[in-house]
Amino acid sequence: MDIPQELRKLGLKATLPRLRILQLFQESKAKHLNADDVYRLLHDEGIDMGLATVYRVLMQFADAGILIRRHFESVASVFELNEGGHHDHLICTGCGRMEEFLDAAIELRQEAVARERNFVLHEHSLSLYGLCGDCADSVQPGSGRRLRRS
Amino acid sequence: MDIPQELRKLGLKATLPRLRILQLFQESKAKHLNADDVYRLLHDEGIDMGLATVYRVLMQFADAGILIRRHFESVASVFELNEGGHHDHLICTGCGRMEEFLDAAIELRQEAVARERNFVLHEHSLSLYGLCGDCADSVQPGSGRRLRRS
DNA sequence: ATAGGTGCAAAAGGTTTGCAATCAA
DNA sequence: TTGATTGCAAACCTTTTGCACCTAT
Repeated sequence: MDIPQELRKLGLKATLPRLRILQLFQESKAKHLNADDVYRLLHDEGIDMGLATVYRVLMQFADAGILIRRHFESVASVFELNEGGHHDHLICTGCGRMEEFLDAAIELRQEAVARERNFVLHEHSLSLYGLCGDCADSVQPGSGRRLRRS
Repeated sequence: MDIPQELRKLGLKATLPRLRILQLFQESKAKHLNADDVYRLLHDEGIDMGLATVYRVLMQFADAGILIRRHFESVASVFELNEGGHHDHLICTGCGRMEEFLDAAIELRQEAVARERNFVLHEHSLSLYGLCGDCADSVQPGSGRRLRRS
């Protein structure tokens, strides 16, 4: 089905800001964008939309399940397209690279932990931080010294 | 050893704000406090210290390893005493109650996931969100309805 | 036509910083 | 004494909100 119609089904009018933001997430190389990224990228395309609108649309999309809002260590929250499958993140603190993963054993143990403590689990957030192969290699070899965090 | 001396060993002068904040974390019932909590609790004790100082001290303590800074879903970051053992959190979205847990299997799998992707792991953050027994019980029984998040 | 959406500017949290005054060592 | 630390106020950054104008349906 076409996008405008899908938006309407969610009770959202198919306005230009909404269509452009959705398109950005669908086409952008970076899967994770914060409000300012979106604002800036659209401006670079010559689309002049207010930051407040970006925030409003991102929230509406997150509420509607089109986007997922994530809270990593950074101050600003980032959004990514909700493509259905749940996943967690592995983040390189050197270059910012982000990989997704899903580990069945971890998912099962999370359920078990919650059950043992009599909790009904609704969601979870798991982020692993470290250095990717490339960044680990750029550490001064031989010395114990470590590159400062970038 | 006494606290003032330990602070000095870390290169921090044993000032009143520092001593009071440390004492607060050691004696407070709530293990997780944000900057504003600390500021408010100390003011309630009649200690009149600036919010900026609270922030500075919390950061210094976190850098020194005395405190751990956590980023949960809420906007403000919270701090807890670093008592050595790593642990993750199980948080009730109904009443805010927080339980700590450590699951060996999860820890191992995290290492494995990182290894498979050629990452050197430095840290991770795992938070489980759900309803604790008490809050789950307060859901309208019989109906499928769920209590709104408080 | 009109309910919903937008831009702008202002406000609202949370956090950081510059600076002169103060304090621990 | 002297460099570290503090309080205050102002600045910053991210996010939210009020309001008059605009637009998709």
